[in-house]
Amino acid sequence: MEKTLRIKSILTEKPVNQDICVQGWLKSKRDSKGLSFLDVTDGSSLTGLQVIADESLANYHTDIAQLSTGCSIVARGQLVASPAKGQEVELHAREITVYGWAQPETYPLQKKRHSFEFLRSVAHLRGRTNSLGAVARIRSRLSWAIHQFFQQRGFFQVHTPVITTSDCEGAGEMFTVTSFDLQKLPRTAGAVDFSQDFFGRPASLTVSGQLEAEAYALALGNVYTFGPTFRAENSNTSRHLAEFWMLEPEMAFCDLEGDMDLAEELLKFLISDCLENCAEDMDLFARFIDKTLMAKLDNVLKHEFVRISYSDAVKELEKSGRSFAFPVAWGIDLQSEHERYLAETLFQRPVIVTDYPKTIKPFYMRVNDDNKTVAAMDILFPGIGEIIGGSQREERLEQLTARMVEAGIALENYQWYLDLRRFGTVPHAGFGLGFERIIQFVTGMGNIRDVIAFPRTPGSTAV
RNA sequence: UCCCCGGUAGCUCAGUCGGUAGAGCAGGUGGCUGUUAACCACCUUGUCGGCGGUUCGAAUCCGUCCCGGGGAGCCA
Repeated sequence: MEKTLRIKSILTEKPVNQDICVQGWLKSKRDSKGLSFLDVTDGSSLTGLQVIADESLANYHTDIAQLSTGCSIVARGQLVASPAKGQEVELHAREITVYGWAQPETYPLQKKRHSFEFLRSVAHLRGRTNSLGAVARIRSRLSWAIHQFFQQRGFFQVHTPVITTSDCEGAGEMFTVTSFDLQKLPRTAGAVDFSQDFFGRPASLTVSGQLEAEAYALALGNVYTFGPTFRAENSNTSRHLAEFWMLEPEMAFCDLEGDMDLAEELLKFLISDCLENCAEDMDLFARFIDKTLMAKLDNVLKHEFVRISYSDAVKELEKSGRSFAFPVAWGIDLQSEHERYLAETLFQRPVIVTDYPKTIKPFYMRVNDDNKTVAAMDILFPGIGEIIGGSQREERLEQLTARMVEAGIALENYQWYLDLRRFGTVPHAGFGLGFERIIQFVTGMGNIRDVIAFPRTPGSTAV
């Protein structure tokens, strides 16, 4: 196929008076006397390239005049400085070929703004819109930035398994993975006999790669895992997906302090990276999605995150004078309204809450010397709540075993995890970042279903 | 899963006290114009989310289910 220039590079490099070829989709067409203005996008940038097609083209009346939003074309011609306002350069077409038509009566995307709710019903086409296209580009950039951040710091990426047979990873309901014929389940004494299933035991989609990442942190030092994660929770909110992407770094020879430092550095890096490298797309969000976006991002970049212990946070909430719908008391987990008060009202910047009561946190978090709290940290962002949850891990075999017994976990399934403490255990720490949540924060998009291409939520799979 | 709100033309929505529906945009036709979400004129479009009920009569009232939105819980 003929080599074409991407519109993004045409708009930045402006190779005026050169013959070029572009391929893309029509965003709109405006007709004038004897010529048509085609607004062409190829997905490389928000701004499209204006292509001028005049009636001297052989197929002007047969093809060009019939073009409408969504049609795909290839255009060859000369790039020239534009005589009109609105664009610096434009392509004077010498030849235009139509790849594919898009009947305007049936093509769902119109030359106007659509609601995100509607666009969700055409998830396979919505990437062609300005806003969802911008989301997709920013998502890709953030993914790349994550790898860059960790690779620059000597972290190794570990591909942790998607299928797991750990029957409890301590994070919510799981999706079962089976090769059984569900109409004919083998049973012994009424119960399903998983010994006959594919893996010889119950298997699920992973709810976290953390435990496996720990194994490799205790081999390679610093690692991260970044991939799809599954939760079968019946969560119906703008912040939850059944399938989402999670980033989980894990560091050997690291305590909670180092964990928090890395998390803060990462979040600031990701925001800066987008502002620097996705300026055009970011401007779209700042203008049309959230007018306060730039101020919010600036606020995060400019300030040190507040670090406050759970115990002190509870004291702050108690003396706030606020009447919360849910009670505030030491030992009870913070509710959304409490987290929001801390991040949005009291401190008005990201807040890291540390050292939660051990009774409300998972077994793998390291018990502090007070024997009441664990070395945990949650990072709360204004507007979106918890964006990161992490901890120093319990590296002491005896304490870990005790906590697992307390939590009612079947030790026989976790011998490998306990081995990590039996053989050359070291202090280590890590955290989990919900990838879609950082995209939401960076773009200002209100619903998590609009920052992933094909969202999976209870009762709904797009495409 | 719980609470609240909503579902009317392809899209975004209006529809009063129960009397079989309307606007803007899109689309079509014509006109005009180096146009910028182009403009002007005319025209088309409906299982009023599904099912059941009340009523002479239901978009409107009641029940139920489905879907969407906001909030909560769970969490990332």
